[in-house]
Amino acid sequence: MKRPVAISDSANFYVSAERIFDPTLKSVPVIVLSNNDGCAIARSDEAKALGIKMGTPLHHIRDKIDAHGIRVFSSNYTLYGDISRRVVEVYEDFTPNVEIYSIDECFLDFVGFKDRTAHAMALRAAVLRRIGVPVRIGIAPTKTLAKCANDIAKKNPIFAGVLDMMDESLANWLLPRVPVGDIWGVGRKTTDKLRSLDVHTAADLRDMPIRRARTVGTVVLERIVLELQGEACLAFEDVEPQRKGMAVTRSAGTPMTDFDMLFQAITAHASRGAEKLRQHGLVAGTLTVFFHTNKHRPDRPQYAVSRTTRMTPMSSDTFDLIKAARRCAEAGWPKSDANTFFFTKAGIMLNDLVRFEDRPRTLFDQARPKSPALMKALDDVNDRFGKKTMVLASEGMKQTWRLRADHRSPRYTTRMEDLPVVR
DNA sequence: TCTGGGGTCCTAGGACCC
DNA sequence: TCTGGGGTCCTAGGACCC
Repeated sequence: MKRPVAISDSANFYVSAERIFDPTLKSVPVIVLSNNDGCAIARSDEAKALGIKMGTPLHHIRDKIDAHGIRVFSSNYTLYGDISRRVVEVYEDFTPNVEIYSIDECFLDFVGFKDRTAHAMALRAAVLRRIGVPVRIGIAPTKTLAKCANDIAKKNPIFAGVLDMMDESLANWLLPRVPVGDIWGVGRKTTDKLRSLDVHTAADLRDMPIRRARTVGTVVLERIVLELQGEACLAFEDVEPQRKGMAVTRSAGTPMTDFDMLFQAITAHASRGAEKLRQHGLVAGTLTVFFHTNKHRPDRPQYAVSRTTRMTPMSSDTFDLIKAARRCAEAGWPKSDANTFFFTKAGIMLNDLVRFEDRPRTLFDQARPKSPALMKALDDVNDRFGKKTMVLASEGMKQTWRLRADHRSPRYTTRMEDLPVVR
C-alpha cells in the first residue's frame, strides 16, 4: 500500500521573502548573504544565471555585483522565520498533516486526495496569492522519491512546479535521467564512491543490491536504496521533535595564534550558548569545544580538534559552561608546535539537552559511579533493597552522598573522597 | 585582507558492566 | 581469579543537509 507523501519547498526562499516587501527586486538579480556577510547563500534565478554559485565568497563576485547591479542583502532570519510560519499555515489548509523539515521545506501528507496534481496546483496558487512566495511540489510513495520529484519539477519548467511521481512507470522513465549525486542524502563523498563503482544515476542506485549498498556506505545508503525502490523507510513525523543539541560557532576575523585568543573566543561562545539554553528553557548534559585551522589553506599546517566534557550537574549557567569550555580547550590545545597553527574557526556544541524542569535532581543520576568504593556501597544497598534503590545527593552536593531505597529507609553516606571521578 | 552557521545521524573503538 | 559473551555508554570524527 503506497502512501503518497509530498514535499513542498520555496524557490530561492530568502530572496523570495525579500521580494515580498520590495517590488523593485522582481526580475532583477538578488543575493542574500550568510551571517557574517561572508558568502552568498541564496540567489534569485537571475543571479544564478550570472553564474553565482551557492556559497560563493562575497569578495569573489564584487566585479559581477557592480557590473550587473546585483542587489545584495544581509540575511534577516526573523523575517524568514515569520514568512515560513505563514506558508505553513497555508499548507495546513490543504492537508491534515504537515511535517516541517526546514525553514523552506515541508513534507505534506497527501493520502486520500483523488487528483493529487490538481490539489498541489491549488496549494501552489494559494501560497503565491496569500504569501507571495512561489513553491514547487513533488509527490511520491517515499520521502526520497518525493524530494527527487520536487527536484525534477524545479529543474524542468514543463511541470509547472508540480510533479506527481506515484506512477511507477513514470518513475522508471525519470530516474535514469537523474544524476546519482542529486539524490537527497547522497553527498559529494558518496557520489565519488558510487561513480567509481559505475553507479551514475538514481536508477543505477535503485537497482544496487541492498547488501552492496550497506558495504559501500552505511545504513543510510541502504535506506536510500529502499526508498528509491518505493519502500518507505523514513516515517512521516508530524510531532515536532525535542531538539538534541545546539551550537555556537564563528569564523575568526583575525587568526587566533595563542591560547588566550582562542580562550577568549570560546568564552564568548560559551556565554552565548548559556543564553540560548536559558532562552529555550533547557540545560545541557555535555559540552564540546572544537577549533581548527583554515581549511582553505592546505599549504599551511593544519590542526583540527574537538573535546567533549560532561556537565555535572547539567546546566545552563554561564560560569559552568565557561569552566567546562576551558577544560576542553586546554585538553585540545596542541601539545607541541602550537605557534605554527593559525586557528580561524572555533565553536562550542551543547548536547544531551533536557528541559530545565526535567533535569536530573541528583548528582548520582549524572555522575556514573566509577570508583570501587562507591560501587561497593551501591552493591551493598542493592543487596539489601533491590535494584530499584534510589540514590540521592546530599544537600548542595558538597560533602556526602546518600543512598536510600525509599523515603523512609536509612541513609548511607559515602565520603567525598570516594566520589566518582567525572571526566 | 576576504571563504556561513546550525543541525542530524552514523561508526569505530575503547571502557566498563554483569 | 580468570574467561567469554552480551550488553551499554562514551568519545572523536565523518558525512550530509538546509
